[in-house]
Amino acid sequence: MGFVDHAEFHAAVYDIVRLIPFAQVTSYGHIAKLAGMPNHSRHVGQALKFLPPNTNPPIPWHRVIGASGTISSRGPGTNGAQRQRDALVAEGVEVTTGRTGELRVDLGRYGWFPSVDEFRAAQEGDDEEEGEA
DNA sequence: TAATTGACTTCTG
DNA sequence: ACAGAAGCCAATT
Repeated sequence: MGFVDHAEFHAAVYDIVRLIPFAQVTSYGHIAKLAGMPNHSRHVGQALKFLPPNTNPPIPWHRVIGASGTISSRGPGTNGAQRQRDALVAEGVEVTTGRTGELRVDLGRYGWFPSVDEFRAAQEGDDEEEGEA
C-alpha cells in the first residue's frame, strides 16, 4: 500500500471516511492506520481541511475525532468544532461538554475501530465501484 | 535551506 | 483527570 503522492493519500482518506457507519465515530490516527500510514494522523486532519464543502457523495468528516474521544477545537474564533458537534448530535450521537468546554464522545458506545482486515471486507461488501479485479 | 505549523498520538508526572 | 513533552511528517513560511 505505499502511496506515492499526496493526492492518493487524500483519496484514500476520503474513501475511508465515507465508510464510517452512521452515528459512529473514529479517530484521525485510526484512519491513518487503515490507510497504511500509521504515523500520518496529522495529515488526515489536513486532508479533511482541504475537503471541499459540496461533495457527492457527501463525506462525513464530522465522524472523525481525536483518539481520546474529544472533538479537536480549531482554535478560538472558529466554529468548526461547534458545527461538528451539531452534526453528530443530529445523527443521535451523544456529545458531552466538559467543565473546560471540551466536546467529548463516548468511544465505547460510538467508536468505530475496525482492523485493517475488517475494513477491507467492509469495503468489498459495501462498495464495488473501485474496480477490484 | 531552515524553522514553524498543525482538524494528532502516546507517554509521564 | 489534567498538563507538559516528545515523537511524528508533509506543507507552509
